[in-house]
Amino acid sequence: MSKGGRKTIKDVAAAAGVSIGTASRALNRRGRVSETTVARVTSAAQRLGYQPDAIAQSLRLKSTMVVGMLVTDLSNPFFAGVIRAAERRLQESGYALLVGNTDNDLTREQQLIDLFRRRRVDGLILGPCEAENTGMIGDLEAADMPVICYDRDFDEGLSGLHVAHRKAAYDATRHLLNLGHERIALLSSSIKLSPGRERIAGYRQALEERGLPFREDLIRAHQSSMEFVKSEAYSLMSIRPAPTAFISLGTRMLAGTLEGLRDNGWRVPEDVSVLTVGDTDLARLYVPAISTVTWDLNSVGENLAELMLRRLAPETGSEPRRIMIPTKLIDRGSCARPGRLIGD
Amino acid sequence: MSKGGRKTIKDVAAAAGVSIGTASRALNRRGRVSETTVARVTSAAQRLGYQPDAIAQSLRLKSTMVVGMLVTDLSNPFFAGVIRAAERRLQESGYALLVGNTDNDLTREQQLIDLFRRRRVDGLILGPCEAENTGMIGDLEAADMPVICYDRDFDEGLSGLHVAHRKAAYDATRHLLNLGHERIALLSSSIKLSPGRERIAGYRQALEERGLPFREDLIRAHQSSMEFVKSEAYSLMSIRPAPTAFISLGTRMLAGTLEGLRDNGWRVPEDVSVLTVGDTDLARLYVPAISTVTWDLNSVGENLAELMLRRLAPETGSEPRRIMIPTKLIDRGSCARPGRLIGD
DNA sequence: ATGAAAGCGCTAACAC
DNA sequence: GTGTTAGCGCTTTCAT
Repeated sequence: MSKGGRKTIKDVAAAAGVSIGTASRALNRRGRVSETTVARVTSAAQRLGYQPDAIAQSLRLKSTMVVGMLVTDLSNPFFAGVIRAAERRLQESGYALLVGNTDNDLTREQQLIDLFRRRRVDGLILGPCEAENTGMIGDLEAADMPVICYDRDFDEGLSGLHVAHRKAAYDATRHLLNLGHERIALLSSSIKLSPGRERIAGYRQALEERGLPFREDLIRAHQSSMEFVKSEAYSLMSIRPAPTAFISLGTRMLAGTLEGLRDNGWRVPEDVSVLTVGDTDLARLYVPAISTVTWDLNSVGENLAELMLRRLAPETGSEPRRIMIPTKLIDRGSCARPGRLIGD
Repeated sequence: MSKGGRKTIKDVAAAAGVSIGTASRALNRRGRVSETTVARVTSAAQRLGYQPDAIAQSLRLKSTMVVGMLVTDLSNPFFAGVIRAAERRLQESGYALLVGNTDNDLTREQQLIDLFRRRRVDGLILGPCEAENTGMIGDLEAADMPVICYDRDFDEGLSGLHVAHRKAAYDATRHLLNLGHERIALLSSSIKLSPGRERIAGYRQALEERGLPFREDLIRAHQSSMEFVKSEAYSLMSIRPAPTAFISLGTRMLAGTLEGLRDNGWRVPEDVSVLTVGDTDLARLYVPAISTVTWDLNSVGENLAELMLRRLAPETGSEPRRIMIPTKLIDRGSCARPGRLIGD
């Protein structure tokens, strides 16, 4: 028995009275092995509590059975839910998921990618990041690293998944327009990149279809510090004539918006309508409950895993695939016809 | 250059005109190497974009530089925050964090532990799990696997961390007692194990210090399905004389409790006081904001990482350490003196 | 100071 | 069907 109490295949082979090679074949049921030896080896392994060393296997087989995933912030419930689902699906197929936080920093993202490559992950799922470096993804694929993109731009020839953010924002805006709103404020995280850019586009499209102007001054896009959002909400509230509805894009946005409105004494939905994109506990349980355009986090995670597994098993036929996750509007009563004009 | 475009140390050695062994020593600055060769090798490595293969290193050095962590549910914001902080601290020291979800299932937990062992993680951080198997932890340590426990029972001789759940519940209960409440309902996830058991103990202690009876019928302990919590809240509301205050232990509990109260038309805090253990967006932004006893997730994560790093670096002096994370009460106005008796 | 060689634990190619 | 051997990429003796 080898040092450290850990049994190796050598111990198993010895215990079963066969050679190392035979033991390996028996355990993996590969090649030609007699049923009797399979039985002897298996039982010896069982008895010794043998567990193959995944590191040695990885070195030999050139596959770690680990998939890496990068998100901006693991503690954002939207990512946490997706990761959870992806991990589960991957685990079913024997893969582990290694997660890294980029903190929305391009340098950190690159560091993590290098780290994951050093660790020889079999594939990489890349979530959205503040800045993008499209060339980098091509480089990875060129270096034989399968990449699946998630809410992030990517070239033809690659696989990836997008939530239908454009449609989500479009539907949200239309919902408010249909109620008669004409000045709809928007709070978003970043408008330069997917998914923020998509959302603005949807918002804009809905307005333009009604012949309403797209007003920059009704839009605020920032990092999602809660205090910051609140002050942006204040600033929007001071516009005259005042906006009659607020759309918040993203969890953190909603919290700041609601707090801002509450502190100013604006009631929802009597004084102002509120709609959020992305559902949360807060939206569900606020009084009144906040209407939302949302989507299924589980589905996102499972589909990401599925895309990756497909890339990892070339025989499945690996032409690139793009998945679009649909969104749906849940009406909860935080939106009403525009009421009395505020501060006017 | 070896296959797949990946440079190995062999390529570097060749490019620098030295042997493989020398290249290794130069890159790691270990043993006797001349400064000039160090320079030659380093620049060759740089030029080729060489990255050492972590798998091969692991096999040789018997250390993967990976720490495993098990929690019941990654998408629970409490765990997500802790993981995030732990990951960051570990990464500073060159370790990666591999996370697994147990789904509160003992079997799954054991499977994951086996999986992590096969992958040769250098250490294991074990979060709370519905059922416990204290022997298992001893087995792991006996098999040379460093374990750090988190809100979970563990024997002398091991290191671990606990949030001061008992004190948290004690403080919460005292706060309500001081306001004049005598019938305080409690909604918890599980009362059999840490941390649920600790919390009940704190609640009980506070009551007994006031000479008030500990009433089983005011306590509900269950898995945290939202619908279930709501129905438990209903049941508590129908007791006569009715409870005048509710303590919810855990995030999910609060959501169900608030919904139950709202559906029944009980106003907070006029009709009933509410206090939650563990702060969340929902508690902060509900109207009225919900008072809470909370603690610092960052600190939990960092301390867990610190404990693990200490165990992993024996020279630091590795006598077992126990860390207790303090809690603090944040009063937000969801608690008031008991009002009119409801339904009585 | 450097090169040659052994070996971490495993699988696959090749003999028999 | 089974044993022997090479080798994955790296670090670390041990000679020189």
